[in-house]
Amino acid sequence: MTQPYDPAAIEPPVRQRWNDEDAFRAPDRPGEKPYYCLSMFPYPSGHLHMGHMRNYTISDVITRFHRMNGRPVLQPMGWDAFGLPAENAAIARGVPPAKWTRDNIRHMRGQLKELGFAIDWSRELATCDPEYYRWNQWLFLKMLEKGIAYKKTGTVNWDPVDQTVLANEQVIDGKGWRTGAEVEKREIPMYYLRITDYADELLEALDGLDGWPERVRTMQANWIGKSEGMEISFPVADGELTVFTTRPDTLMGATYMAVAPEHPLARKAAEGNPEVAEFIRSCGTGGVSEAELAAQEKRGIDTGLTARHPLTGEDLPIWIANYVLMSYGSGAVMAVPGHDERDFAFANKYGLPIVQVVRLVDGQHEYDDSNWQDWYVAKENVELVNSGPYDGLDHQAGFDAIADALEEKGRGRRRTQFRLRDWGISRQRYWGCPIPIIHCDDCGDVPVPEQDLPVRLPEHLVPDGSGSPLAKDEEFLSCECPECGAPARRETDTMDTFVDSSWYFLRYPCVDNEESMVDRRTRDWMPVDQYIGGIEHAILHLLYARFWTRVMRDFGLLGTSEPFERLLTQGMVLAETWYREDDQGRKVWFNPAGVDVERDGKGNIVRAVAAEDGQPVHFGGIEKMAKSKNNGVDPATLVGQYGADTVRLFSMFAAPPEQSLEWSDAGVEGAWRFLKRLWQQVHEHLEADVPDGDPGGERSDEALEARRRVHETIAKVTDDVGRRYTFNTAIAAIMECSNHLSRFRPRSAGDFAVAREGWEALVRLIAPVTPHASQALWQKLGHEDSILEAGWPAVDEAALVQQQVTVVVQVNGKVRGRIEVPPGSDREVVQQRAMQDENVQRFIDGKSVRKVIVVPDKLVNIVVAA
RNA sequence: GCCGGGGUGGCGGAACUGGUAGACGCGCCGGACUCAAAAUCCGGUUCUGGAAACAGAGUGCGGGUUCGAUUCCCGCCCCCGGCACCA
Repeated sequence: MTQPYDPAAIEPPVRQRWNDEDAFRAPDRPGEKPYYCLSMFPYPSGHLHMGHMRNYTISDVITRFHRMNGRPVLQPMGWDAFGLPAENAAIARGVPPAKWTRDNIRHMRGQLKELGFAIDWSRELATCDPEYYRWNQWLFLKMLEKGIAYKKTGTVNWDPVDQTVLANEQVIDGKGWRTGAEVEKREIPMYYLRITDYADELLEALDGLDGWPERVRTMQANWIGKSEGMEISFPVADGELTVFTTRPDTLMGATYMAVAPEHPLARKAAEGNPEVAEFIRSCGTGGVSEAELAAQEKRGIDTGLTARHPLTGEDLPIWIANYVLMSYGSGAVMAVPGHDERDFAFANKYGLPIVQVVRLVDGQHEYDDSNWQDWYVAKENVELVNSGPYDGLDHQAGFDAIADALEEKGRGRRRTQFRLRDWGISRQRYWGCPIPIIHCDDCGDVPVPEQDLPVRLPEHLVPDGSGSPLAKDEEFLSCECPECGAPARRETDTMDTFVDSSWYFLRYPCVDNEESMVDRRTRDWMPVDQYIGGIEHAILHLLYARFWTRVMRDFGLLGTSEPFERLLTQGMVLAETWYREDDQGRKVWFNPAGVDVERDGKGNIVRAVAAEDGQPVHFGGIEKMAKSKNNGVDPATLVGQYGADTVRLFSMFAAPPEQSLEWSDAGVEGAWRFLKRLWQQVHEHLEADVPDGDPGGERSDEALEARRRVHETIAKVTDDVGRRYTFNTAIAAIMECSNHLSRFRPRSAGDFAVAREGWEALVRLIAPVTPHASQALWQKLGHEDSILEAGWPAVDEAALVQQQVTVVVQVNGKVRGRIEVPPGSDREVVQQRAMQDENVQRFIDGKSVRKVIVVPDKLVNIVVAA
């Protein structure tokens, strides 16, 4: 009797074997670059969630594929260990963030190990370790020295009750998350990194990132937002108001000026004008996030001040408008309501004049106010109107003529503007990397000397939600000024956690180096060959990492500019949501695991009840797995139930990696059934009687067909896993092949050898996804070596040759028949055979054939008159 | 609001370069095994009509290009991700 598939018995010994063999260690051989397969490291939130599980399975499949193809591979793992959730946990439970974080890491490391990932654990790192973050501090000081880091003020969310700075996430509908108090905007000094110095390079290098998804490159390009335009100065009472515009050609259509509420002119207007002051104050509440600002209703107020049009000399009113961002350009715009959507909306609301200065000249349509939307931002096939001497010029000529005129008058200059802003890295938080600065009354801001690094973060503090505990910790605060020796105080701000994650991949190769940030190994092993992580990181993290890598390159620490050769952005993991409303009408969410659902024949939900009380619950849609909807499925539970291979198999099979994945318990069941069947089928083959004779001898037609399918599958899986990363279709092909192979009954020694070849191929093809089962089956098939060393199956081209191919016959594009022909048949022959087909005849009989299209070995389309 | 992506059977998805829409899996229906159930195995399963052969319709909606469109173009609807202090 065959041993049934029992992952609880199979998986642990297999993992033990890999462990004993130290099978996942990346070899360090000078000059040799291992394939560097990197996953975005997890935030240690407490438990591994499905998103992690999916992410790391994808990289493990790629890692194991390359290992089986004979390449040394580095697949490391670490912890993005600083951040806000640790402080929230501390506030909620009174546990120091350090302890909470390290406990979580311990637990999650165990969970990762149970999944059998081929990770080189000897290189593990955590960003909260002083041995790691000391290099954040070291590089920050180098940047400060070179002027790449600098200090200026920035706007933050201020909770007036807790007297603390809030993250955007902590601002809900303009109110503090804990206090409910109306959030205020506040200006505070912060450190910034000059990422804008690299804007052009970061933009241009995107073209070379062939291994990145097009959409990520587009998003980054739009984020950097390079635009060619002009800086124009409008004279005002005692000076000038400078604006940036990409459309100087519309200058004659400017009817008012708009400045941000934080603009100096706005402040000036507020002096002695309580109404204006009140308006500015009202703009000072609510959060600072751009999404929030942009979604606000457009509001404004006339300052009573005017600016003189640099060409016409006309006086234009200056308005304060909440839709003008102080952080872009100069914080002021010339408003051309005729040709800008936002200006148009604003002008309409406040009754400001709207002048058309551009019109379409394509002669196709008449344009007027009724189809405003069609022409107001057009740049092609346009001419200037109502623009005096510039009438009749097209967009470019108008741009040039007006730019020249302004430059001549000294009222403007051509300039490139980026949307990208410098990266503010100061955070008024405890659980982060301390910024290594000392404040001295006499010497000012003094960098901590290199030999005093790292500035260690005290780990015993417990934040309470009101301000940083560092600012209250005398032991941390008090120090001596490195320059004059007088008593001084430490900077209490910590660094943005994006700093930690901007270079962690440079540290894995040299994690043991206590002397320097990176070394020869980093230079040898970079760039990362394949990076895998969530699409939500498409802009910020990836842009910061590209910037940081370039800074290190310019310091002579690295030879590469681009850190990530190829990028794969995985989709989210979704699950059903179920709820019931309580007395106050609030939704109470039930975990899908605790809901029993009854469906009709069409799959519609008939009845759903909570298992705990048998009372009905309502379907809330399919949503991203999240605590708030209580729809998370714990990978650990499933691994306990089905084993790691089944969970890995389902998550790779249910959807291609880039798409979102809908969790389904029934689908997991299906993956489990497939593995049981494969296990059974290989055992049946092993237990069958081996026919006598020469294994290299004659093969039946069935055997040749089976062999053709096996080699087609090898070709498809190799392409799907190695090039396309469509693991779902690779698995489907393996399932299809195993279904066929299990029906094949070898009757000769030659046939039996074909079956053996097939099963050995399938066990290896599925090995990157289900390594435990494959390792066990590989051993049963008589091999001593590790599945990682078993080699990837090779395609025998000779096995792929087919005697007949099916050609589809269409009449006027509709399929009317199929014919079998030898591959490579003549067009004429195929066409004639197609026209003789009985069903085809019915549709072409008595009609004149206008045209026949023949796609060799695939399709014939006969076009007949109607 | 701005930038990016997506929408295909009852469900997850496949169709890679414009060439058979629905591979593979789930679910469901029928059958075998069983005293019975579970598990397993076999068959069917886009919709409409038809016993079947076959015919008609069909890839969010409305148009277009083409011998041929899930795929390309134009307009719209809905959903999701990001928006600089969540990570």
